[in-house]
Amino acid sequence: MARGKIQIRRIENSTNRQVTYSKRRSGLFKKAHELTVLCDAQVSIIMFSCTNKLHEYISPSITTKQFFDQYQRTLGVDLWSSHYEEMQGHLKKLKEVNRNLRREIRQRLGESLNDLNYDDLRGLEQEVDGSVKIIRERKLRNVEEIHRNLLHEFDSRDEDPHYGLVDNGGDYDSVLGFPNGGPHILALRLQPNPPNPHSGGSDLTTYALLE
Amino acid sequence: MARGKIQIRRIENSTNRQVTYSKRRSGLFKKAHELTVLCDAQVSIIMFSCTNKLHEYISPSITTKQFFDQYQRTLGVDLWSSHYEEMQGHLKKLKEVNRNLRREIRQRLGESLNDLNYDDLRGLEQEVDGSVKIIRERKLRNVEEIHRNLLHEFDSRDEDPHYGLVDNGGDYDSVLGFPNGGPHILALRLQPNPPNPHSGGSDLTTYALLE
DNA sequence: AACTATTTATAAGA
DNA sequence: TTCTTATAAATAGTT
Repeated sequence: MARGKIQIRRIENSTNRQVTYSKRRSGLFKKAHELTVLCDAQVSIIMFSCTNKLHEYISPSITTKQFFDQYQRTLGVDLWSSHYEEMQGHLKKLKEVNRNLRREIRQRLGESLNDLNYDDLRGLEQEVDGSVKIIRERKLRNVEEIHRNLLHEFDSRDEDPHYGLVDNGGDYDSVLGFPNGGPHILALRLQPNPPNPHSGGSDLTTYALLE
Repeated sequence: MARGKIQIRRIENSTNRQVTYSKRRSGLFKKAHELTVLCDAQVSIIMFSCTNKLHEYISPSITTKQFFDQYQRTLGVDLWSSHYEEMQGHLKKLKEVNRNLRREIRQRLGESLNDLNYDDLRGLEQEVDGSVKIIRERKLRNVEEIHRNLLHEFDSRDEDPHYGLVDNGGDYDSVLGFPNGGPHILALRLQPNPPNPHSGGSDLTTYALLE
């Protein structure tokens, strides 16, 4: 548009293209700003160069987010609904799974058995019966181990008169005691994984929140 | 810029403003298109007039959604993060909770007991022991009920020679049989709630997918 | 919407 | 990159 007319087609020389991009970009943004002021309009320009560099103009007194929101509101569409819906579906599935898992636990606790027929009850009984045997056996192995450790400790502390069995009696009790809120939160209490650092609450609060 | 210079300030006469908006808008879009072609760039212009009319230019071969996605990717931000972060956190919590629930179930089955100390094992044993008693008692009541029902059925079908005990022998067996995949999916099999219609898979696939 | 006198944008060169 | 400048293009005010 000066020193000779040009055809509107891709500039093959990459340096020229870059220069023209830069010049015309600033011209475009200047025009956009004049339009904003003269006509009291709101303009958003986003552009990517052929090398994927991003440049943006947006009228003052509005953010890009507000702009997009208004765009979607005006168009009556939600460009991100598919993304959003996917997440909601995922969430719904997880809640369902969560509900089922809790139901299973309740049934293993002997609650909510009304929905089970004879087969289910018989299978459940067999399973829980098997479980109790495994757990009992493990408990016994565990208590044997504790005793072994205590004997070992006793042997080694024989050499140090400051540590006697009497001093550690309290600790021993607390090891064998049944400290807190009971078996219902067993797995949760025992869960070694730390909770999501982004989330404030414990799993127990999450239980309540997500029901 | 012609027939006299103008100041870049809001045009007070609304007709003039409207005319200028229209003229300059087409000028802007023309420039944007030239830039697109000359420099092989991608340009998106969205504008709202002072009467909130929407006008848009976008380079061919790209959609507005793609444009926004690329914009966000390039900027490394998610303008909708506030929207999504909440859901993401929610999803993460639910997964965590589900993991814990499944762990609890495994422990009630006598698996994954290594993380439990003596107290935990003792509590778990007591609980599962209690559960098995409840379930056994319920099973017995259930079988009594089945017998009562059968007797009742037998009595009523006495009047209809087409239905005899022998005809229903198979059914009776299947009622008492232990049909399918076993107790591990007990609660899931029994869950009366239909799965999310948006999701193709069953809870079992969901289990796998979400683990 | 068309016209046109001017202003503005800018292509090519430095 | 930035400046220069001849020229093309855009457009304000008018019709």
